[in-house]
Amino acid sequence: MYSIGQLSKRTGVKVPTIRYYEQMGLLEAAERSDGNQRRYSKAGLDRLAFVRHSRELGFSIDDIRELLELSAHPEKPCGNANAIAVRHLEEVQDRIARLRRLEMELQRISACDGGTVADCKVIETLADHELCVTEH
Amino acid sequence: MYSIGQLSKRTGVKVPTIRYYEQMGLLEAAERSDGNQRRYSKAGLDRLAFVRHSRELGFSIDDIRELLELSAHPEKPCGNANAIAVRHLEEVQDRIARLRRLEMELQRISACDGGTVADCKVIETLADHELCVTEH
DNA sequence: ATACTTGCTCTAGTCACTAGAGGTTCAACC
DNA sequence: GGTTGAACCTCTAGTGACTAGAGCAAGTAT
Repeated sequence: MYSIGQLSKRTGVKVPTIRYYEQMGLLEAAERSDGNQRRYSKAGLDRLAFVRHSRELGFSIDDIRELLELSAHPEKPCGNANAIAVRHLEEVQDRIARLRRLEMELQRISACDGGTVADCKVIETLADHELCVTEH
Repeated sequence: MYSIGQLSKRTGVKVPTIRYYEQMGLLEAAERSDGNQRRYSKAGLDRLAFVRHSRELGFSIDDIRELLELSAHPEKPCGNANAIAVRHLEEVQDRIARLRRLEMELQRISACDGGTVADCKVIETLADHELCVTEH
């Protein structure tokens, strides 16, 4: 049996975040001690690790709820889990593409020679979208 | 003179967002018509364009406040503007790097063969961080 | 018994908006 | 000049995924 603090140390998830996950329905309501403190079993630890890992991979709370539901039914077809992952992958690829265009633009405009604001490329470019080389 | 709706159409910034920017101090409080509606000059339009463009490039509201302050003083050295841009560029590059690792992982785990959850790579990988090939 | 840490609930704050309620003003047409 | 209907106003609350703080209770070590 772990206290919430021990669970936090073992998973690297902060204590208030664990309580938040419980509130969001990602973790089952934990058993309680006589003094009303949360007590977790190994199963609780595993579940939190699953949630944490999913969050690290950028899945939303709603996605994780669904993935947890699926993982509780190993006999079902896994099409949904895959669909969630693929959809998320596409979002990630999209974000990367946009960030790379942004990176180019920032790289270009921050090559400033240290003069005054009057001839600063950063300010100038922000004021006039036409100066951009990529569309965004 | 533009109404808030005309400003919105010209800049592509939604009406409530314009009011929000004013509240955040990015836009000066606009002049008002007899009936208390906002009226904008060309200067207001330019300023909103600057804000919009900065947001598109991912600068925070606080960053933009500072950039606007700088752009109002063209005689000052532009070191700060450049520092803001460079810092932001680094953040962007960092986000790209993390997303790319994430992309690799998602690509790997979503190559699932359509069986049951029991042998689904997505679920399996989420449950066990050890199965990951990149650190995150 | 006494500290001291850890835990509890509840509320509110973060960021950059977005949505909605409930009411007012503007512009155009007849 | 009157009437419609779109656009405007303010204010409050919601989003996602937490984070911070208040004020108190429980657990633990000495």
